[in-house]
Amino acid sequence: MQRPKRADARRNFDALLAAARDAFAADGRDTSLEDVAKRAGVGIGTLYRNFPTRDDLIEAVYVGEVEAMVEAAREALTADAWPGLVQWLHRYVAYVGTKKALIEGLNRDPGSSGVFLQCRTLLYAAGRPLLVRAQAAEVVRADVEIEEVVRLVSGVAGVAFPDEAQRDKVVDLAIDGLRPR
Amino acid sequence: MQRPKRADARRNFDALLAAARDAFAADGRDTSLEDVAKRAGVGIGTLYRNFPTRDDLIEAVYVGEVEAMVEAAREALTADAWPGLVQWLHRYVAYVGTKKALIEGLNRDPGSSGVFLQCRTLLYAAGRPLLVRAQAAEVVRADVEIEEVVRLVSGVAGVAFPDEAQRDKVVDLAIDGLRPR
DNA sequence: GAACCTATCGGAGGTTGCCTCCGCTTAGCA
DNA sequence: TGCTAAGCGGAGGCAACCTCCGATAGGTTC
Repeated sequence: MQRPKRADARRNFDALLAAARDAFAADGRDTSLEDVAKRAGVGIGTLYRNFPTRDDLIEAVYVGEVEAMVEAAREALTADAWPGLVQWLHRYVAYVGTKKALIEGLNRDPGSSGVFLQCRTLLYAAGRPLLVRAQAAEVVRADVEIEEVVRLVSGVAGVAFPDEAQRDKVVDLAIDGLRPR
Repeated sequence: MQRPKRADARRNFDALLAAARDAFAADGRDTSLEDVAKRAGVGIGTLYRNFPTRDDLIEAVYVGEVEAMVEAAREALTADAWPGLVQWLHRYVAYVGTKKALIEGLNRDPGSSGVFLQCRTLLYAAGRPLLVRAQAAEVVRADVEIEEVVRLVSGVAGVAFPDEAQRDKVVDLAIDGLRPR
């Protein structure tokens, strides 16, 4: 994209993003896209021009939120190695667990699909220093990769729990498997 | 249902179940029901008469499969406590990981929904003896419930992995968290 | 500030899937 | 062989998906 977007184009893009954020939060991933366009006050054609697939829209909505996780990882680096990692993983599950559309997207496809690739890449890059540091401190087994750790907790994040306490307990169980023997 | 079904009714019911089994395995829970009916060689009306909702059909398809897990649990009781539990959980993940529609159904709703309740109940009942035995042998921490264990591995089962080896490794990580410290 | 050009809009419309309803078919029985 | 109701199955109304292209209007140039 060389020249800047036209004013109306940018306006519509932003309106669509905002409308989609509301809609996904309210109805989950299966929201009607026609409805999103209507909420945004644009035609359905405009929606599809900006976001050719449903996943493109979901990704656009949540990329910003993933960046919050990246920021959280930076913060967690100020804590000690083990608590820092644990804190970040818990925060990840809590945060992403409320964004059904996002977690469903992340858990889908083996990864080569490209659509959620950016989200995954950002997450891995953010979490890796936390993991490496914990491994250097020998509080996490040396033979795990960040991809595996994120998949582990992503799985748990994708499950519906009766309440938060139960979810946290299961996350703790999962994380416990990371410690060295 | 007092009197037995008519012969054509039973035939169609079975054909629908078989067709649905294939379709769900191939496309997950979003398969077209019209397509299922076509594969089964019956009208769409017949499908809806037998299975008023999509979840009714999914449940009917998989209740039999869940029973296979119950049987597997009985077998696993003949092995030693820890390997028996590990073996069953791995088998669960491998088995259920190929039934996308089932795992999506099990991971959805907090459980009160009633549709997949029977599946969950059967699974918990089957796995509990394995867990209790392992706890008695002090190879699994005493403070976990079977519901938590199944949720933990169900989560992992719901994630898409590039290959089986990676999935198994993550399952092992998860299971490792169950051991006492 | 008018006129032009093209990026962008937006909805009509073809397609597909959902689910219901009801006239037709046929299994089971005497 | 004929009766009857259990069961069939697809037509049809509706909703969402996605594409396509004539209409519109932002930005630029003089």
